[in-house]
Amino acid sequence: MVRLKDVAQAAGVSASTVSRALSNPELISEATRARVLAAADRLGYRHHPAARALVTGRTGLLAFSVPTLANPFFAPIIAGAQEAAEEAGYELIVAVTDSSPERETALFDRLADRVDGFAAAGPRSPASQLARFARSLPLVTLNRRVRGVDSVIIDTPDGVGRLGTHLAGLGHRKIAYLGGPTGSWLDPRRLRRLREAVPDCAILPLGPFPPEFEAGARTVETVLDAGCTAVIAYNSTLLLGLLHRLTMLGLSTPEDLSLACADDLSAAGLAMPDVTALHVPAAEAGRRTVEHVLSLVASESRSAAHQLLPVELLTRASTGRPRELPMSGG
Amino acid sequence: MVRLKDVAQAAGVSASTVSRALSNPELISEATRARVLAAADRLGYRHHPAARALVTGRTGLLAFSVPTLANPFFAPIIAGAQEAAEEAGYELIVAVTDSSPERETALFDRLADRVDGFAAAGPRSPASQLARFARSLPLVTLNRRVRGVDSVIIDTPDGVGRLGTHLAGLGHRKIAYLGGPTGSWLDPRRLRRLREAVPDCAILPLGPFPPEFEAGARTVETVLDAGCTAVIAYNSTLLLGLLHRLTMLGLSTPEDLSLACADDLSAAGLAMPDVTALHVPAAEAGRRTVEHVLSLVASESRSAAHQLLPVELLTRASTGRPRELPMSGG
DNA sequence: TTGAAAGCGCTACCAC
DNA sequence: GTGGTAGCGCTTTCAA
Repeated sequence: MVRLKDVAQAAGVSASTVSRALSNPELISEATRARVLAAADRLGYRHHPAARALVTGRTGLLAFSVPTLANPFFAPIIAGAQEAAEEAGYELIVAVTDSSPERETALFDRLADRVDGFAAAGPRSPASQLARFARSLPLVTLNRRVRGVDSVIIDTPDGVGRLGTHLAGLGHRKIAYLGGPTGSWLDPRRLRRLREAVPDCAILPLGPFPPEFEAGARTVETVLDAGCTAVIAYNSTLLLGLLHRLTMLGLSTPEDLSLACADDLSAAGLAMPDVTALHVPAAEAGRRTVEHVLSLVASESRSAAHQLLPVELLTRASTGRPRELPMSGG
Repeated sequence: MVRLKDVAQAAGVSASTVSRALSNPELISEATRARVLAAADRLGYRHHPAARALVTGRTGLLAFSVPTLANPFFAPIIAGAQEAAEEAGYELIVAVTDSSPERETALFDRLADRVDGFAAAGPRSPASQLARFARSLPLVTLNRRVRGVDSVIIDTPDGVGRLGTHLAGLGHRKIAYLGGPTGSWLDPRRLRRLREAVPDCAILPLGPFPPEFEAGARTVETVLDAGCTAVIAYNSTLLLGLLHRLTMLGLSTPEDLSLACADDLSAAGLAMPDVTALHVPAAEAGRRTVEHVLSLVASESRSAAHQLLPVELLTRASTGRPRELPMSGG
């Protein structure tokens, strides 16, 4: 193993100088810096992370928790997060909580003195717990807002509202909303914004559902029997199941039922060009979350800042005018 | 922060004794051990990972690389891996390579002196590279076998062979195989085993395909035009697209086309009870891979051992007799 | 069975 | 701008 003192010897300077040349170049003359860098390069010197961590108190590690990886929604989030971490010279510890508050808490606990900061996507722990945790370590939540904790929110509630407006504009008056899994912080907010956006539409909230194909497939009859002419699904997997069952029944979209989805299918290789959906900036959200954590790490400030990321409405062929317009009041 | 010496003081012993009581209890008398543990517990003592790593050379960290997280196939693998790591007191750094050999190599490089061992699912790097890397650090590959590198293989080639036998037994004589992504090590092996299993069947290999819905959907016409009566798809996402398009065309399964899939749909919430598929022990594979890495870490031996995990054939309603039996030679 | 002391590789303070 | 030195928290000889 090549140590600092080996480089120092090779470059004819002291270990302190090498350390500075590598970590605080501005404190060093241009000439010696170049000489040191050349020597380090030649010997193949690498920092010893543990030694550095011991003295600086920084590990160079970040934790990122997600409720599950089975929902491919999180794939681009993690990819974006990893990219941002890498650019800053950090590594990412990805931890799956399985949507369990207990597991999440245990995780916080185990990782607290192993990492410099923590990002939590869709955390399920009680707000008080999260706030307490944020006091001990830089923490940023993604898609959940908690008093006293910095957050990044992808504004799907706004998007769902716009989906509602879009559908109402097409003439729909009864819309089903297929809710997400129990514990989702965003889900009730989406529903509320939907109702606010289309006060003259009847909204049929169904669920909670696990974001699974089968669950989507099973709702078709309910939705049709209730006289809904359009559906907004919590996520793409639900929608896919619904669409499949619909097709099996010989029905078609949008003639028999307009279909829209509150997240983007493309992340999972499930891109379907014809489905009206919200395009969610997932990779960007992962990136922002990590960058936000890093800014907390750097500044040691607890700013309680919140970021809201807009979503894009992709209007496509799966939504159209309902077959028979219900009578409109006069 | 509570340090070793704080506990020592509280327990009325030396720091060395505390260290031993915590890490090598067998070297310590029962009485003092109990006293030390009580004190440590009372003060809420936690190891300082960096300090420990500095002296022992062990970080308590493991790396697990995957080509992508967009394919939910990897979700249970990582869940299983994380579970095994946690049980052994390790944390897992999950790294996404995006199926890029360069990124993978860069990753190995960056992480080599940060972790105690490395697990690589479906690595894309050249064999020589992987072998070289295995010489410098405990490495286990999952679903790729490389000379000189320990591995865990989920035996989907065998499973695909059995799928072929199953289809041939139903009377199919022309079977399409929808291949996976470029660079997959398993894909050509599955195809080969399929051919070996049903030498009297014509096999139409299609692909390579990205494991995406659209790609599956686009193959339907090709498959039917070629006169195939059955399809085996590399993965569930492809199959889903194919099934959807088939249904859209008013065709049904298995009457018009028998459908089978080389991986399990359930991981992604895409479980479809009616599809003949291979049940893949993904979580088990993740767990085994990590356990294998840990055994290398512990023993410092390079045993070059290989594990083969069997898959289960789930015969269900999506496969049946072909509509018209082709004439059989006499 | 226990304690004292050295030192892992690095950074940061204090001199010069 | 550079070098010497102390010390981060822990494990691990070596002595007792």
